[in-house]
Parts: sequence; C-alpha cells; structure tokens
Amino acid sequence: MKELPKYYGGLEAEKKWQRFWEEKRIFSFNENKDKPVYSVDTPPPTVSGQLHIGHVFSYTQAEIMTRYKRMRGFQVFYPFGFDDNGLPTERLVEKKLKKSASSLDREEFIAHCLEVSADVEKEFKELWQSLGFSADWGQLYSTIDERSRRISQRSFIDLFEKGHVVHKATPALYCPYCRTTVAQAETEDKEFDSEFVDLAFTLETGEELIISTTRPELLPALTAVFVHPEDTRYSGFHNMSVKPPLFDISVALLSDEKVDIEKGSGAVMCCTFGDSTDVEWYHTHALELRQAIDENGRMNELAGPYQGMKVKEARQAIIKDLEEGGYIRGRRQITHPVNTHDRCGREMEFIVKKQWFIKILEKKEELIQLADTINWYPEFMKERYIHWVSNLKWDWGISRQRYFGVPFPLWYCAECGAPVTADKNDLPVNPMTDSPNQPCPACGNRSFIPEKDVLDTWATSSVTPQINGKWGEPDDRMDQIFPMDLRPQAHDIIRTWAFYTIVKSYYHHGQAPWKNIMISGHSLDPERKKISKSKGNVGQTPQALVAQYTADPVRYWTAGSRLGMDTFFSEDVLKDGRKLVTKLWNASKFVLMNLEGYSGEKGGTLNTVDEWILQSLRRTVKTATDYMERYEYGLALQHIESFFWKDLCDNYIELVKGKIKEGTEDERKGSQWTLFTVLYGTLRLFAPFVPHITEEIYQLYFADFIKEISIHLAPWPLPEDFPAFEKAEEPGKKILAYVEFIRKAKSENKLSLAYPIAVLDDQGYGEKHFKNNVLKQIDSLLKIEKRGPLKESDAQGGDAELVFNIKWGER
RNA sequence: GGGCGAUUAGUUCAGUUGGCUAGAACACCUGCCUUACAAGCAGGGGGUCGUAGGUUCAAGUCCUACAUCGCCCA
Repeated sequence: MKELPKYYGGLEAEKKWQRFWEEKRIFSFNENKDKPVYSVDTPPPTVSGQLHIGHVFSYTQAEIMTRYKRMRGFQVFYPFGFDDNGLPTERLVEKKLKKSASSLDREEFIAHCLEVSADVEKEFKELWQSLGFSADWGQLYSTIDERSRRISQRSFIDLFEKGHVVHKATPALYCPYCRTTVAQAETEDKEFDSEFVDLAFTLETGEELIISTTRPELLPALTAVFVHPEDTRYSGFHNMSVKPPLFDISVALLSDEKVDIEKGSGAVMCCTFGDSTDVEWYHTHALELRQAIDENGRMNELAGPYQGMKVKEARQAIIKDLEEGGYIRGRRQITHPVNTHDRCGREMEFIVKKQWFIKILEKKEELIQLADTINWYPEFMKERYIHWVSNLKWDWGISRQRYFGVPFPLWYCAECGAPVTADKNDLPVNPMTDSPNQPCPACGNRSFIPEKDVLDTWATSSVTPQINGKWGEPDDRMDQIFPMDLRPQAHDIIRTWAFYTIVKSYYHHGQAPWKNIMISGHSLDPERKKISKSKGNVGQTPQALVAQYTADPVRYWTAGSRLGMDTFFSEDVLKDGRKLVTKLWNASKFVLMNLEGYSGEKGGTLNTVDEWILQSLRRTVKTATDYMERYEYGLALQHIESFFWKDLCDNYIELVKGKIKEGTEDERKGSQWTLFTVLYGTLRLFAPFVPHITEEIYQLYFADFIKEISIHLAPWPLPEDFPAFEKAEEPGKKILAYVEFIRKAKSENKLSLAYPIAVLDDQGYGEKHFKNNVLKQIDSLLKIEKRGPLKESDAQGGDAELVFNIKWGER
C-alpha cells in the first residue's frame, strides 16, 4: 500500500519540483520535436525596480494557459525577456547612483545601467521561477543584448528601406525634465490646478481684446490670435493685427473652427507651442515658429528679460509684471487637464527638433483592419485598440536623446547630410565608434556624423516576435513560431506595446504578429485602486507572499477572475488556495490508501455511484476544456474546484468508503478503477493552476502507472477519455438527495453524522429506487443499521417527498 | 465630450445561444473530533438581480433611456 506522508511539504516540495522541471528540461523548446508549436510572445517586463503582485497577476494567468496548451499536446514555445533598455532603467540607475545621466560619461553610465539591470533581472527570474513558471529559460533575452540590438537595428533599416520612417524637423512631444522627446503613447492627461488669467491685448484699432490663458509665459512665442469664424463679436476684425502686452510683437487675428466660442472672450492665443491645438494651427495656418522654451525647460533669448528662467518661474515673473503694468483683467483658479510624461509625471512641452518618426498616421485604416485578423480575448478589448488607433494624432517618434538604448544604425554624410544606414551584415553597430563601410551614396563623401540619439525602447520591445524568431539571423526560425499563437498582456498596454508590435509586424511581414491576444485585468488594492509602484500601494512583495503561502495558493488567486476583469488582491483568497492544496493532499492520501492492490487495469463492475462520479467528471472535463479554449481559466477553475470538492470529496469518497471496506472483491475493483481514474483526471485538470501539489501527488503514485515523466506532459483530459453514463445522472441526484435528507435529520437533531440509526423506515423508498449495492453504501455512510417499518416515530423529516421515520440508535 | 466595462446575498463573484424555486466562496448562525482532512464535516438564515420603460408564452439574460462607479481617450 502506498501511503502519502501526513503533511504536504509545501515550499520545499515546490522548490524540489522546480528544480526537477529545470533539470529534466521539461519545458524546453525542441525545434525538432514532432508536435505542433504553440508560441507565446511574453511581453518582457520593464526593468524599473521591483515586480509587484500586479505583475504576478497578469503573468501567471498567461502561464496557466501555457501549461494547458502543453498538456493539449502542443510543443509550447514560452520564452521570457527583460525590457531593460530605456528611460525607466536610466531613472532607476540615476536613483541608485544619486547622479544624473548627463553628469557621467556616456559609456560609464551605460555600464552602470547594464550592471543594475543584470541584478534586477536575476531577481525577476527568481520570482518567476519561485512561482513555478514553465518558461524555457534557455530562450531568455533582454532588449539590450546583442541579438536584440541587431534585430532592432535590422527592423529600423527595413523600415527605412521601405519608406516607413521619416526624418523631419517638426514639433514633437518633449519632456524637459527627462530631456528627451517621447511618443504620444507615453503621455498622459492629468488634472492640474492652474491659474486662468485674462490679459488685455491691443487690436490694430486700439481696442482692447481680452484673452484668457493659463500660460502667460508663452507670450514671447505668440504667433497668432484665433477666433471662431462665426463669432459675430469679431466679424469685423479678421486679419487685423493684435499686440500682446509686455512684448513687442504683432500678430494677425485669424479664424478657425476649433475655437470654443463659449470659452472666455472667444479669442484665444496661439503660441509655438502651448498645446496640441497650437501645433495643429502651426501646420494648418502655416504660422511662424517662435520657440521661447529651450530643451532644458528654460526660457530662451526670445523671452528677453525672462531668459534663463524655468517655465514656472517665468510664469510667475510675467504675471507679476503684467499685474504691475495693469494688463490683467481677471484671475481665477481652475483645474484643467495637462499633458504629462507618464514616466515622470511632469508637464510636457512641444519643441521642434529634427528626429525620426515611424509613419503610422497614413496607415490607420490598415492598422485598424488588422485588428480583425487577431482573436481578442475578451473580444471587447479590440475596441480599445481601434479607438486608440483612430484617435492617433502623431506619427511615432522614435528618437530619444538618451543613452541607454539601442543606437540608430545610422550616420549622416558630413558633406551633404544624407542619412546612411549600416550594412545589414555589420549589425549591431554603434555609430559613435563604427563607420559606414561605404562612401556616401549621394555624394561619395567619406566623412560622417553619427546619430547620437538612441531608439525609443518600444522600437525594440515591439519586435519581440522577431527577436524570438531570430528574424534575419543565420538560425532564423520565424517560419516555426510566427505569427505567434498567443500574446498575453494587461489592458493598460494595448495602446503601447500591443499597438507598436502590430505596427512593426505589419510593416515587416504584412500581417499581425499574433493569432490570439489575451488581455488580463489589473490587480487592485482594497480601495479599488490599481496596484502600481507609483501609487505606493504595492503592499506585500510577491516574494513575501510566496514565502508565507507557497506558490500554488498565489497562483490560485491569480486564476480567480474572469479574463480581462480587474480583481482585488485579497489574502482570504490566498487562504482559500492554501485550503485547496491541503484538500488535494488529503483527498489523494485517502484515495491512495484505498488503491491497495490496484493493478492499473480496468476491472470489476461499476454501480450507479461509480457511474455518477465518472459522468460528473466527464461533464466537468467538457466544461473546463470549453472555458480553457476561450482563455477563461477562472471559470474553468471554478468548475473543476466545485467538482473536486463537492462531488468527489463530499459525496463520492464518502459513499465509496463503505463499498471499499465491505464490498465484494468485484465491487472493490470497480471502485478502485473509478477512484484511480477520477483522481488522475482531477489532478490533470488542476495541474495548470496548482502545478506543484499536482506534480507531487503524481510522482508519489501515478508516475508508476503513467509513462510521462511529469504530470505537466501528461495529456489534458478530454470528455471522450471517459465512459459516458448519462443514465446515471438522475439516479445519482436521487442518491445525493436521499443522503442529504438523512444528514439533515441528524444535523437538526444535533447528532453526529456517525450517530447510528437503529431503524430507518422510509416506506420502501430506498429499496424501490436504489440497487442493493448502492443501498449498502448509503447505509454504511449514514450508519443505518436496519431498514423496516416502525411503529412510533422518534424523528420525522419534513420534506414533502421524503418523510422518513427514524429510530435513533445509541452511542 | 467620446470609447469600453461594471452594477446579482453583508463582501467578492458565477449565472453560456432568454426556460424549473437565481448559485458559489468568504462572512454569519446551529451542530458535529466522523478511521483523508477541525486549514475539516453536516445543516441553516440571507437577494423586489442599479432605476424606469419595452419585446416575449417566458427577462438577471434581449432592446431603449437614465443613474452610479471604474478604466482609457479628447
């Protein structure tokens, strides 16, 4: 007889199986294996500090699906990466060094970045491993490693050659604090308190024109004043000149339909640049460029006496001077949305800078249509993508005036200025130290100026399918894994990561990067706020939770939601998970004790109770599989758990005890086969969710019968694997109702369930509805010693259908 | 202002193409050491399904409007 130890090993057991999976290379991708490939494009987490339970939430949900697909017979390609290049890492490093990047030598700073990210990545990997992630760690990459740099540069050159990038001097979103341009997707509108001041401008006629603004410091950058074309108040003044206070500038009064007639005086100033409307007018009305703010966020020579002041200092100084000059007609506090940089939370500016853009505005339609070639789970997430794309206003600016990033594979001819890209065979290149291997194709000159900017980190992290597929490398495997089967990610990065990756794949290969995308929700704190580092509500670290509860319960929590739905973090759910693990252990312990002498062969005969549990398992398998196919792991788990706990533990196991102990050899064999089949089926259903406990039980017993080295390579159960017993469903229900009735009678009489019933008079109901061997099981479970007619009623049930007279025994 | 989602028991959530008396877990109450498990078992109470209309033999489910909350965008 095989007996499990009294207690499950918990954390130690988990570590043991994690090592086992690693040593046996259970999850490694073997390119020659004869199985269909299921490839997963895991988004590499940004290396900006600590992972919190929000990351665990999303990544674990995806991991569960990979385990399911592996059991479905796929050869799962499940790589991990780290998005270490870019501003977030730079910020982390600056914080650790307590020095700014610009105060250090460029190469020295990059070395620090590499060092810090290596440390952080080690921590990340250890966390994923401690959660039992079934990734192929042999595929690990980082977005700054050599292969990624090469493929990212190859991507740029491909876009360059196909004409999808453009180098242009145009107003770009710029963060003066981070001192770099950024993309539209990296900005966020935030409500800020601000002061709305009404200023007296002077019209050509000498009349006063009131203009309200939150940014009087932009007066030196004034290029026009706009009114609505249908605003009758100004119908006679169009194209007249207007002068602002303090500065000796004269601009035209123009009209545009974008002006809000209701707001203030209906006249609005246009400066280059205060907001995106200014940028639009700059283009549509071909306005002059008057930039008064420099790249460091300070006023320049155009600002005259205010030169050198920071934007906010200048604002206060100008307001003071306006006040003293008597130009202010009104002041009031308002809150209004301000465009901020989502990496640092500070106000953005627009500056004109020559830089590289990936052209996306001209392909909006195609990019929207592409969404239909991907299966979105849940479906409605597609709308968010479409909404984002259709509202895009900017091409994707990919130049970053930073250090820790993939360099542009690019020089400019010193003579004619033509951009010259690197030879694809020389990648990766560093234009600061390398040179083109040919003269300028435009003018034949041999001296070049390197591009100092680096690529936006998304320009690299959007080619993860290509990095995984080793696109253009000697061992290119794109045809094996691309388009990738699954992209798992959270919904906040639809507009960035998902979108950019789709753009790149469309331009490189003419198709979407993935067949399916599953989008998880966020983990929320108890106050319904999204858990994020910037909010400071991360709570306990995932490491601490794993140490306290072990990995399986943490995984159980992540599977407790419907796909796409935000979920609260709750320690109660971790406790439930821990209970489930214990219950699995105990139930298995009991089943294995009763499998003594079981040969692994189907034998003996089944009765209604055996047939009922097999049928119930079959149904559960069907339901769970249907849900898993729709990436609804949470609903699948709910049904699996309900089957296990209620049907198997509370009822079948209780009923089968008597049969195993008192039944004939033939009956015992039938129930043993049933127990074996049902437990093995149940363990496999649970395996993707709680991989450690299921592996432990599998290895302690089932591995002797099943040839697979790990339960995680065993086949996911399918309904057709089990005999169908539809006819057992109704009788099964009847048996349960009967048992429940008598259990209730005991409970109402405050008696132990083990309290014997000397005589049960059910007026022949049991004999009439149940076969003899079922009745024996029921009697054994409920300690019914005798059935027969009863004169006096010691107890009476109140059920309309079942009114039993019971004579209690004695204890 | 636009897009998307949510609203069901005290709490967190299921409820599939409309179809028996709306379910579960947690919490609560009453019992029970019963030879896998007290981190357990048996039983119980608790919901006019956000509001108002509509379609239908039948609406938690479909339609319309509104309200509240959340996320995203402008």
